[in-house]
Amino acid sequence: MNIPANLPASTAMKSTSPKVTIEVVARQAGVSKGLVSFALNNRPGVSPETRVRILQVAKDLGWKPSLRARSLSTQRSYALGLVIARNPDVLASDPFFPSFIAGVESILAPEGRALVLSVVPDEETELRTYRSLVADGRVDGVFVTDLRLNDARIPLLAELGLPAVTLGRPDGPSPFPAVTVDDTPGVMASVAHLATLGHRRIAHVAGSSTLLHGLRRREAFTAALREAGLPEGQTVETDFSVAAGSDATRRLLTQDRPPTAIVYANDPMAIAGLGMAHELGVRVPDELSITGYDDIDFCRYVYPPLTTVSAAPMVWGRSAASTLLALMESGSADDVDLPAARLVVRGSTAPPSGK
Amino acid sequence: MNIPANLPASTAMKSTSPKVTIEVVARQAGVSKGLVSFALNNRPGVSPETRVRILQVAKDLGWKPSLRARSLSTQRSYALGLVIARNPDVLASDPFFPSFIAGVESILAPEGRALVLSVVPDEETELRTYRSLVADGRVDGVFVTDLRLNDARIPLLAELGLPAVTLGRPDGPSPFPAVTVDDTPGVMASVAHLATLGHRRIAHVAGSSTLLHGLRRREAFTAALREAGLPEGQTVETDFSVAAGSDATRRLLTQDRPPTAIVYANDPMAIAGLGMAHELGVRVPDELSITGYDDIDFCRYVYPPLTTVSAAPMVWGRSAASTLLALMESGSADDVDLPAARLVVRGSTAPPSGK
DNA sequence: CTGAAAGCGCTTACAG
DNA sequence: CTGAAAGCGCTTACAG
Repeated sequence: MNIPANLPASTAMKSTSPKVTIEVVARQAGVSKGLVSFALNNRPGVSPETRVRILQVAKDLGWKPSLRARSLSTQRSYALGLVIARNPDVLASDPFFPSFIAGVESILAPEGRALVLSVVPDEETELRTYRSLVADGRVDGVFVTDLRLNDARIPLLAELGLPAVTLGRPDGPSPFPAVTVDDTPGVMASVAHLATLGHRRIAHVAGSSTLLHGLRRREAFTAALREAGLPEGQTVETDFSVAAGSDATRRLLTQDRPPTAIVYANDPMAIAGLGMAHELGVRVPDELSITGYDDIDFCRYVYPPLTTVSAAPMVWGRSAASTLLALMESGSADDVDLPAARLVVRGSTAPPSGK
Repeated sequence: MNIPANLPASTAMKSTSPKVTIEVVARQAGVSKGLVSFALNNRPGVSPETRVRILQVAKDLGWKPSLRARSLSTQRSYALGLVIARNPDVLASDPFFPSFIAGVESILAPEGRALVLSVVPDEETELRTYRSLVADGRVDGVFVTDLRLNDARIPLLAELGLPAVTLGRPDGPSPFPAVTVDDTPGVMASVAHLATLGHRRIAHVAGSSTLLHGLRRREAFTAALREAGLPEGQTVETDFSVAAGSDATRRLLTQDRPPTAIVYANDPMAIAGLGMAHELGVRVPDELSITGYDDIDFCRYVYPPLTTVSAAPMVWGRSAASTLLALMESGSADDVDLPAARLVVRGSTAPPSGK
């Protein structure tokens, strides 16, 4: 089907509104365009009476600001950017971003800011995307998620002079504010919980160690074992995908002395691990305890329901958005430390069986 | 941490580039601004030699078009919009959008188009969002997903004169091209598969019937039973959430004569159903067969792996984006019918047990 | 407190 | 084929 060159309705709409600009507001109010602009933007230098009159005229005429014209004048886009570089599989099975974005939007929308989203296949494209976002003036600032070791985006964004906020603290120096949810306590709590139940052979299915949060969860795991006085545990590194989580679980469970508990770096892998345990005839939690990370919706509804660490991506999104707006407004913003994610104990963990 | 007023790097960058506009290109090439614009946009009316010279000068000077200036002149934004109105839980557990968006981006990026994303809590906000997207000139066209019965967006967008493409065919008249993946064959195939296995008491955990795809899957289910010569099956309506899928399953399985197979309207609910079956001690597939819809990544890795219907959201995204671009380019675009989703048989379906 | 003007960086008739 | 000018709709010094 086609769009008729002129839909009756839209034509009607358009002809009723011969574009009311500040020019016509000015004429109608008997002042200059400049004054109208001052009045509309609440800037000083307009007498109260004049201001009121101008505002009234603008309202009567149904004046709407032209974002495009304003953008050209102010050299700003009034939009923020999010570039996601994840392999589609991992992205699809991880509910982090939908929730994070919902949080971001809840702050941006009331401020009249839009979110420009890019999903790119690799890091090279990612950097290129930031460059073109800036070159085109598409955004005034960006969210930096999935922080990597020695992340190339930090210096790039600094060089481009683009305001940014990072999710978590980068490993190197950064001129940008960081909004952080500490991974460590949740992982520590998971291990402590398992240790308390009596587990001594605890393994970790880690995420990618090029990702800072993957790395930190892994370090927290190691530290927690030490703290609990347990022997070093096995760690299998993955790319955070469910496929990799499944494979890693198989490897761990088909050894001579398999672990009695596995700490997964995210929920999708834990759920895949649960499936693999079932497939191998290993009963959870009787013969194997499992913990996840994130507390995605599924956790409550798989069987047994998953013990996991509850992050709050929506809150994170809100906080990151507020911080970025503040940074752009005032030129500076403080780091924010959000409450650490906390352990939620459900049915997938129990004392180890006899042996 | 703050952004220093002038980062050394960014300052350096900026001072080296005193903004090369078509004005300076024109001066350098010894022609008028207008001619430069014509040459740059490959419009006729420029002699070959002049064109080449202008292009060369532009290149030497490192001229980059100003999207903002162009937008103001052409009254276009060179961006497309996607407004998602879903409750956060459902959004988060359904990998449709990440994949769909990845497909969309793969088409938009090379065309220099950006995607503006809005996630809104309800339908009222949704309509308001479309209005303000248009009022602000943020987008030149939009994707309409999650089509509803008698969808208010169709007339609104027509009235606003905003080009759009719908995912699936609306139930009423629409001036917009539709890119469709037919739900029916996949659901029919699921039921046929179960009937062939010998099931006679098949139930359906349907999605919301205010959503067209929820409704159509449900109708397909009913039609398929009839076609297979089976008695009418039970249908439980849900909101597509995992929580609702879990509840519905409990209701179905705790009856006197529970169904021996359940067809779910999406995978997340099917996975929740699998969990509930386990919880109730109902073995899958021995005592209960289960099918899903979408073929999300998890399906392969739960136990038993889920028989489901494989859609291709990424392809859908690509096709929708191409169609929308074509529509905006030429003023019209044909409907597209993508290959219907097909059944993927895995371990969650088997012949019904004795009784 | 107010006005007249230039500027943001393009595109597009209109003349020649 | 080419030039000079107006226009897109704002903002922002600069004078008064």
